[in-house]
Amino acid sequence: MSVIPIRDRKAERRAGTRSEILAAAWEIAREDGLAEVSLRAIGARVGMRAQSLYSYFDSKHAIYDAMFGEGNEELLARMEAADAAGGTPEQAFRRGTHVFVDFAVEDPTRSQMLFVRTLPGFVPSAEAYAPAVRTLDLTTAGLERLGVTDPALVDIWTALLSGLIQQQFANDPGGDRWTRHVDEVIDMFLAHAKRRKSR
Amino acid sequence: MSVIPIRDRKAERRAGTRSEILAAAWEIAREDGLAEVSLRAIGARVGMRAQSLYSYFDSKHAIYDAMFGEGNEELLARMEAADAAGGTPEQAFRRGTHVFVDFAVEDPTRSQMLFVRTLPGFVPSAEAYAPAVRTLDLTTAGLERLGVTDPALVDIWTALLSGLIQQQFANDPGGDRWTRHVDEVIDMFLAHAKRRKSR
DNA sequence: GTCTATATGTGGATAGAC
DNA sequence: GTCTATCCACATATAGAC
Repeated sequence: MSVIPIRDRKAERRAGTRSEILAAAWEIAREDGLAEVSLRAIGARVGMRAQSLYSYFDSKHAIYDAMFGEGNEELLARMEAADAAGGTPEQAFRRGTHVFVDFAVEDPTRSQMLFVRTLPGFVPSAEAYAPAVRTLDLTTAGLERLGVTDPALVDIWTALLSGLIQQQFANDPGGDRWTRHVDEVIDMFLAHAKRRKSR
Repeated sequence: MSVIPIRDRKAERRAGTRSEILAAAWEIAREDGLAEVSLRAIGARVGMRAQSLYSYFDSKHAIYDAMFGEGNEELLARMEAADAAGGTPEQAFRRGTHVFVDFAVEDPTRSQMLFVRTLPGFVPSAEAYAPAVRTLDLTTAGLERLGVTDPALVDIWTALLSGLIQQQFANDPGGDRWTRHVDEVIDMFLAHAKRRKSR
């Protein structure tokens, strides 16, 4: 007859090692690029043989998937916090936009994983993707509160934002040549939406 | 004493084979993805062993570089043709924009190579990059004729365009959910530039 | 849970015969 | 110029001992 322990030390240890493995994977990705993340490299960093990682993850893609999910959850958490901070709809929208851009710019590797998705053969699972859907919902809800409901305008808005971020990464990594125009781009977009409505 | 031939048949043959190799590489890239382009795969397609390709290109990167150069030259040729077609500055600008967007959308693989640049370790040579610089010059010249000279606006414009194209590829490949808004985005941008100038 | 050993596959590149 | 043979490095993944 087994005694049920207050804490499941074994499970805790396991979860801890899983976190370590993911942290190592992020380190490698940031230092050497996403393509350089290999089981060997991860193993070397956590002090294990590559093969032993299979005790924690079913495959390399499972590691990618966990990274993808982690990143999206972090973004969602920040977007929800920004959303809950109050103010006028426009203030909230501007704040949310800045939170998003800051998140994207602060970790190019993470952005590449979440937004560009260049990993050959990797398709995120539905669970890992779920927070991304919620984040987009927050954005469309924010636009709706500003009276922007036309799907065409929502698409244009996502294009504006992703364009700024993409150009920033591609042509001025680490700088702010494009992202410093966020507020001007918001102005431009809102003026357009307003003008369009009054027609 | 050697006779100088009218035509250099040997050089012509060599150039022909080089073209064949590049064509095969493009085919593989379009069918299976840019990452699947390997010397073995190219060799199989042109009826050679992979090793024999070294008689035509110094390395795999040299093949990438030639592809990159080809793509940029094709784009530049189209942009120059659009530029030479006359009309008002605004007509020319709109036409050039459509030519660019069409070019980007018609071959996602080529766009990935030219604009996203996800190939690990590949850095284009200065020669291969030169036409890209000229293309950008054409764009800024077109904006200048419209009275748009502020570098900030030029950057915003490039972000708008790349954002539309990126979203198109990422979320509606093969469709036109984003690119159909090109003219509206041009309107929005030009209105913003005008309003900004009148301040 | 971690190891050694191994299977199996990919890739780029070089040497030398013909 | 093309071939065979070979090297080398790297990858994911499995089997089985401890």
